[in-house]
Order: sequence, then C-alpha cells, then structure tokens
Amino acid sequence: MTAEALKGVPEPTLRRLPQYLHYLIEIQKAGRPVVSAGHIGRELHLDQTQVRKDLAVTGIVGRPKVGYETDALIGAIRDFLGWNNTKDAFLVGVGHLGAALLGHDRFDKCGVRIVAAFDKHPQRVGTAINGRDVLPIEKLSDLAHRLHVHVGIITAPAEAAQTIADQMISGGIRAIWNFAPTTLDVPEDIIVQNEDLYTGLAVLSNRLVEALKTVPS
Amino acid sequence: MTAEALKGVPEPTLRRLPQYLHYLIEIQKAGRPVVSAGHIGRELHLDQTQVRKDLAVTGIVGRPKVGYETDALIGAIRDFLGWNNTKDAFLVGVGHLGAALLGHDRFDKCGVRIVAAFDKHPQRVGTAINGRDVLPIEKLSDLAHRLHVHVGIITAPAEAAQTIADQMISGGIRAIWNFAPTTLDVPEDIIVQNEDLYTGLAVLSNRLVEALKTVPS
DNA sequence: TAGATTGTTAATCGATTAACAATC
DNA sequence: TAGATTGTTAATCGATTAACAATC
Repeated sequence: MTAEALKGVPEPTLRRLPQYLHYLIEIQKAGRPVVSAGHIGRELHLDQTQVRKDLAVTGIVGRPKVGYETDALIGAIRDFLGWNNTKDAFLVGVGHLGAALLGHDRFDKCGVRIVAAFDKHPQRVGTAINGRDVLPIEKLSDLAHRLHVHVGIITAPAEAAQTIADQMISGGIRAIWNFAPTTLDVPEDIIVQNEDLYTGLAVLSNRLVEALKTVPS
Repeated sequence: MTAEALKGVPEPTLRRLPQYLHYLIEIQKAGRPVVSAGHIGRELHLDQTQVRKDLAVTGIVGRPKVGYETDALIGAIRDFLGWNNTKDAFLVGVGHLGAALLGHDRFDKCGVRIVAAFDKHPQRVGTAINGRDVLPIEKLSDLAHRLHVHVGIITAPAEAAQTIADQMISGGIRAIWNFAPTTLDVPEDIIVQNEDLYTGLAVLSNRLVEALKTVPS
C-alpha cells in the first residue's frame, strides 16, 4: 500500500476498472448480490487472476467460495477512481468534438462536471451549449483560480493546444484531458491524459490492412 | 519480417506512429529535409532507441551521421498505417459524438472515409449530416455488402452495441471502431478497436485524486 | 467434509532501455 | 580522420499468467 501509493496504480489496471464497473452495474440491475472474479473475467475476456489483482487495488476484499458483493464492489471502484467526488472542469475549443462533450451529460457520473466552455472565435463566444456559457479564452486563467477549477479539457486544434495548456496551468489547473494530437510540455506535477483519436485509428487501420493482405476478400 | 507479420507489430508502437507523423509534418513544413531519432525523441519525450525501433517497423532505413529523410519517413509511416489507402466506413448512432465524427473531415487522411450513417430513431433517419445520409439501421447489412464497406464505427449507446456489431459483421465488415463502453463478442478474425472515453477519464480522475491527497490545494 | 473461490507468490512474457559495433 | 548517428543485441523492467495455499 505504501510503495503502491508512491508509484501509483498501473495504468492498464486503471483502464480496466471502468469496464468492471459497467458490467457490475448490469449485474446489479439483474439483482445479483454477489459475483466472482471468474464470472467477470469470462464476460470481459480477461484472466480471472488479473481481475482479482485489479479489484484488490481498490481495497475491496472478497469472500472465498462466495465472491464479491456487487454493491460494495461498485462503491469501492467508484471511490477509487474518484468518481464519487465530482470535480469542476473547463473545456476549451467548441468545435464539433467540444460541443459533443458538452452535450454529453454523463461525465458527471465519472467525477467531472464541465462548468464553462471557452473559445477564441468571437462568433462562438456568448452562446451557450447545453446550459454552459462559451466565454472568451482570455478569461480562463482568472476564472479557473476564482472558481477553484482543477480540470481542463482541450478540444481545440493542435496548433493552439500548448498555449491553452499554459493558460490552464497558470490558472491553477492540475489535470488536462487532451484531445489535440500533440505532445504537451508541462511541469511534472501536472497530469496529462491524451485522448488523441488518431491513435486508435492507426491501430485499426494497420491491423485491417494486414488482415486484408492475408485473406483478400 | 516473417514472424513479425504473423504476430503483428506491438500495439504501443502503432499508437506512437501517428505522433511521429504529426511532428514530422511540422518538420516538413519547416523545410528540414532530414531528422534524427534523437531529435524526435526529445520533442515527444521518448527514448531515442525506441524511436529507432518504432520507425524500423515501417521498413525505413536511416543514414548514419545524417538521420532519416523527412519526406520518405512520412510516406513510409502513412503506408504502414494504411493511411494512403482510404477505406469506406459506416457509422451507427447519430448522437452528439456520432455527429461530431461526421463533422470531422480529417479522418479520410487517416485511411477512413465515412460514407453513410445509420440510426434507429425515425426522427433522425432521412436527414443528412455534413453530406452523409442518415439511413435506417435495417439497411446496414445489405448496403455494406453491396458497397464493399469493411469498417464500422459504433457511436450508439452500450445497450445497442452488440446488436449493431452483429449486423456489421453479417454485412461483411471486418474492423469495428467501438466508442460504446462495452465489450463486444466477435469472431476472432474481426478487428475491434475500443475507444471508450471513460477509460481515459478513469486514469485522469484517479491520478488527480491521488495528487490532491498528497498536496492539498 | 468437499468443492469453490480468494489472495499471494513465483514464472512467464513482452516492451523498454542500455550498451555497443557498424557506418557515413 | 573524428564525431555523430544508425541498427542490433543484451539487460532491465513491468505486466500478465500460472501455481497453490488459505478460507468459507
């Protein structure tokens, strides 16, 4: 627990936890009070030892022969991910993707509530999307400080991303969810989560080209 | 090359290739004809040995003391990713995210052109988004066959995702870019690339909660 | 009790990083 | 030539998987 707290939990484990959560909520809806690691593993195509190790990081303990309590497990995962502790966020770049994220009301169940959006285009400023005002980018830093906002979401073009990140950091933002396809230079205590869509497309496209080579249709 | 072709290139390598590409295009715009692995690594915060190994999978060879030719390297990466060979795609689920992807015209530079969209809601069917018709989901399978579409994009709710995947596969689709937060059951020759946004949010949120614990602001 | 399931320790596997010879 | 950079082989590191004792 001590060394773990220093290095943090492995990223692959963190990325699997929401998968468990989705499945557990189905289990819960179906009214099943307990579930075993083997059962979860079969459903999600994961090794059951891995499921146990992953769940262990949340501090949950199961009962031999029985399994894990569904409700307690859901609570433990949500707590561990910080999803029970909603943090305010600013979004910058109200293009197609930015607007889509603003329209999506389910992130607040995942610890993040977008409270305002910013853009540098005057024609977008002053509008509101799904109840959130679009403000001029110049106000970001000051407002982030005043409202104690710690999360920033970048859905702007790559060219603008570094400048936006700098403004976020000077406003006291500690974690950046970056959808721009660029590597941000930030101090080491700033958390950056890159969500570049081209990355997944690269894997898909290469695998498909290889598959079509082997078995031409 | 032979064993490599069987197992495929490691996913982490494939995921870094678009990063290299973005930076190389900057280099190209700046008019620099050659670039070294060390230079790329410094820019993208990667070990230079890793950069060389990654680039090697594309078949490119550099010149000692000189580096890699920018133009040739860009071409080799794009070829390797299949980004010079555009594949038609169908998108299913025209909600906020689906509409955002339809509005984004840059995927065709990454090997994928969305040629039609599908939805099960009658009020969405018959409209067009950014030039692509929204068709009833019942037509997907037949049309995929007739138009030889091999890529499917799922931007529908999790509950609908498995059914949509089944319809795609029965229509001859070989690769699925899945934005729904669910594990799809598919035959092993079908390529699935999951792009669940909650996954990245889990990493960000947990890291932020841990950071705020250590240094409360 | 016997059987099923957990939790942990050890082995394996794959990716990253280091070392270094080859080359221009 | 000397210095810089590539490409490859070896070492390290971390995550996954296997083995198994503990437990209800």
